[in-house]
Amino acid sequence: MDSERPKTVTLAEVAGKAGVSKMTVSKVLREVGNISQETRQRVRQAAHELGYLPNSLAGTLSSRRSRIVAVIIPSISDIVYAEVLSGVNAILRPKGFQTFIGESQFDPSVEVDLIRAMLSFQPAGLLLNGGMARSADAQALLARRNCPAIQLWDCDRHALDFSAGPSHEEAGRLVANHFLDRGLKRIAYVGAELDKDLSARRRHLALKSSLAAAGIDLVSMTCEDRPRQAVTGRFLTEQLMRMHPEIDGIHFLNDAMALGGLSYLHQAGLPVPERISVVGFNGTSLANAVRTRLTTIDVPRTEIGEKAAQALLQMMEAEPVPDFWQARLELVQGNTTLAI
Amino acid sequence: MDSERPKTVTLAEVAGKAGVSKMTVSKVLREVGNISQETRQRVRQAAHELGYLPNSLAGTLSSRRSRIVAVIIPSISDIVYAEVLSGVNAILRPKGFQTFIGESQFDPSVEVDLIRAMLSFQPAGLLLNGGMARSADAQALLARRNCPAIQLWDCDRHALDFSAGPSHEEAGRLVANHFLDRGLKRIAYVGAELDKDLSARRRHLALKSSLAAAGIDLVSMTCEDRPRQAVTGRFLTEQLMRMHPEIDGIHFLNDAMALGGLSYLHQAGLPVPERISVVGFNGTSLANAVRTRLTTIDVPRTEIGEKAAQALLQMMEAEPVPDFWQARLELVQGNTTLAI
DNA sequence: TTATCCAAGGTTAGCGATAACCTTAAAGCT
DNA sequence: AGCTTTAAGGTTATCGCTAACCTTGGATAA
Repeated sequence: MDSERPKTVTLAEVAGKAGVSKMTVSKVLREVGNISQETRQRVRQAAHELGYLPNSLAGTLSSRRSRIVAVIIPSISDIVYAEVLSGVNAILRPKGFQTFIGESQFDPSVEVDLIRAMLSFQPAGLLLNGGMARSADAQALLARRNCPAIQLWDCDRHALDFSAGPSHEEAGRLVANHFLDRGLKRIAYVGAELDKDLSARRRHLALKSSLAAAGIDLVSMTCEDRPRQAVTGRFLTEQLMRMHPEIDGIHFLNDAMALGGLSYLHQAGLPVPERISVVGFNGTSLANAVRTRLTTIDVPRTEIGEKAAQALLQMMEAEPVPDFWQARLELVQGNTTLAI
Repeated sequence: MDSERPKTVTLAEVAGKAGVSKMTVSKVLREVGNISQETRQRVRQAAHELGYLPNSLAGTLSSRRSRIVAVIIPSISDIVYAEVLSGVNAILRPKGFQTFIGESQFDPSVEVDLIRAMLSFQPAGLLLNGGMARSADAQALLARRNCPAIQLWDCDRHALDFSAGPSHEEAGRLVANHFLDRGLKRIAYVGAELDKDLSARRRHLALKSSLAAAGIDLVSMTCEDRPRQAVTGRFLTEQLMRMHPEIDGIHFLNDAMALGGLSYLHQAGLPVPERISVVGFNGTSLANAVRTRLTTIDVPRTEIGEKAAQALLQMMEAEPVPDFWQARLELVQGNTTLAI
């Protein structure tokens, strides 16, 4: 590699060129203090000519104020979390904050490492996904943080300074009511990797107990070692319908699994929703679907990120914020045109 | 907001508690230098009891060596770039590097801002997406960097220290050969937002010129103001087939658009591949498809990220690396079962 | 006239760590 | 015994920047 890297230009060099002190340059570039127009001009000119680039590490170290916001999500390539992240970025970037992203892969031990690494960069705020078990080490680290921390994606429990997300318990109840309103009585749940995902588990439990209150026993078909994707949804639905052919309503962990399930039901000649009712979760299928429209619970993913980011900005200004923001959920009725 | 944040614990405090100097603590925690077993033990104990958390900013500033790698991709919520990023993370995280992610949204001016912001954190390396026009400001900034820089996703041009990605020109030729092998002569290209995406443009041009060499004039149906999604693919395919009903082969910008196109062709009663041949790009549809299998060019997205990260590690060790790594592309034949 | 104020900019002392070098006492060598 | 070596740890001087305070000369007020 070209070992001939350019020397880094510091404030002192700009100061030398402009004939002023380092401090003056610092003030001009940050637009604080009283500096005359001519001097500002001269300093800016010098900085530009030298190609000066500030060193944010030094700045943060010195001022003890950073513009880094650390975000830890379970997976970057899961569109759901990626969209929450987009919402966060959309609010923070225009305010000059940089987001620092970590991917925990739903692994609590990776999450601890990430929290430690993130905190060591002195972030101005920390955004964590709510849907995971937090290890004792993680709790201890969080207790020692000196920045606000926000929980994303789950507002059923408030362990941190603020939570933004749906109530997964409400989601479970919404689905239960949907089935009950349609007079269904043989209801099943299909999901995967529930051991990793507390939020999904909460939906499952809420569905189960809401149905139990109506005297209905939920059938659950789940597995822990397959991905939460369409193929798994298809596979589990096939198993489910073999073992329980009487089922007339299925709630899936997410939309991808629901589409897989739909595919099997279609092939098996079980019309949706006439013979069997299907409900997904997330609303991801809505934007991409061309003709198939799945019944699903639409979650405002981008808005969750935005609300979390806004709350963070307020907390950094020491403005009061409520404990949480609860995303409103919407059960969107689908159609059943089954082609792409 | 609990305003009662814990005071941060520094090396000096750990040193005080352990009865040694700051330097000794620093050496123990970094596992360098000659420190006796008993002292190490005492220092570790003190650090643990105080809940010491190193300040990476100070460490980096002082040592002039950072463990931050900056990555700028066009979009976080586009699965293609997200998977490249996952590959990068998979290699770098175990080596103790943190990735710093920026989303340029295909906007060159956002990209410049991001490069500036990233460089101000003194990263150990910079990964940039290759498929965008680089502004003059960005070039100037890059010229002043003092870390290795790698281009992702495109290895047709090598502006930086290393490139990892497919040759988009080869991709275009592959598609052309596929059509020619099948004896097709009325060929079209469907895409969107080509003004933003140099890589897609390269594929388009390569397809066009390969066909021209065979005496075939490519019909292009593109627009700049709609998203590169299924709906747009469907819409443009409908337009295309109205204006050019003779078309018998279509290459789409990506798989999502191709699925949209497939949906229209199916509805219009044009069987694929008998009446008309369709080819997508990326291979994203392969993993998620349950029954529809689109013919597409599969790109090893995760591997691209891994290769880029490995090259970066090598460059940081001052080991020699080649100029680029070219991802092998595979044209995967689909089937046409059209349901989900 | 003299005290006061303010615009414009400079000085000093860190922020929390590490590189590079220095010290010391005990052990080893001839 | 006298010299070298080494293990174990300490000192000093930054890294690049900013907070907090200080200086100065002219304008303004009393």
